[in-house]
Amino acid sequence: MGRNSGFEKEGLKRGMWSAREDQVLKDYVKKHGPGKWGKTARETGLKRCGKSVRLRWLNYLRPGIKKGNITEEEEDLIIRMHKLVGNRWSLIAGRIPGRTDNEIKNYWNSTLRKKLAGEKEKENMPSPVEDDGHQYLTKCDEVHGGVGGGGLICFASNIVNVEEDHQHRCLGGTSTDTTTLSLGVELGIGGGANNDIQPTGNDLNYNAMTWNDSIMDLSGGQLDISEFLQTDFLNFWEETDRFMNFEMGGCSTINHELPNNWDG
DNA sequence: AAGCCCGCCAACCGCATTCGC
DNA sequence: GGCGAATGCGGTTGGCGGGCT
Repeated sequence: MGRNSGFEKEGLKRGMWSAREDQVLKDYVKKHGPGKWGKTARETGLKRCGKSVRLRWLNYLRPGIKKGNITEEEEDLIIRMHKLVGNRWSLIAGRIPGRTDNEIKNYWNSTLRKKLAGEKEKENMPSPVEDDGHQYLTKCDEVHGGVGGGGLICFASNIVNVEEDHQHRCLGGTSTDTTTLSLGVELGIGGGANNDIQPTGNDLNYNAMTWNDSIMDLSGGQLDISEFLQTDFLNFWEETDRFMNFEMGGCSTINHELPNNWDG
């Protein structure tokens, strides 16, 4: 299985790893710890490039790796997360202990994609891309829901209306990307005054908050409000133990109708 | 039994980002 | 700040192996 073993290019070995190579790498990492893969490749004499060594460790040799037998729960989580974040395999893998981005990506491409396509065909559901009936948002500078003292804010925003730093942290966009339309969910850690989420007026204004990968980037694709509401994001967050204790709020106030002043 | 087809998945590749000097 | 190296990530490749004819 895999690439042709033993094939060499510029003195570097490629293809499948032998048991001996695995053992050499495991021994080295046990002694020196993971990381510095270029150095690892040189010092072990494996004749592999650093990238190959890193990949072998992360995807196969790392302790705690689970191989095969993806459970229904894991599959469900993969589907839900893919709905939310798209092909962000490492992000998805980060939520499923013992699974690697490579395995999830392979599983998606080989199994889930077809499975879901089959289900969709079965239901005779039109693809959102092909559905001309969707009204996409083109302008919105309102916060649609919010809760002080922690919780969720759901928003739809024209990225151009959001300050640059906010774009980077919340929307995953870039400072030059002024055309991307985004729908999103922001999660705030509540508590003291400095941690409160404080949506005000026509812009999003936050005091110090803890930002991390919990912020979902939905800017990768166009969604309209109805599609967004079908992503069952609340269930998703409720199921992630990391935020289990968060007060969920605010999203019940999300508008289902587009405001009149949106020139959609 | 032999040949073909196709799904699976380990590994490679190219690009983007981060790190260290 | 600039630059090269290292690392991270997602897309793609291609060989193995099982099922089918």
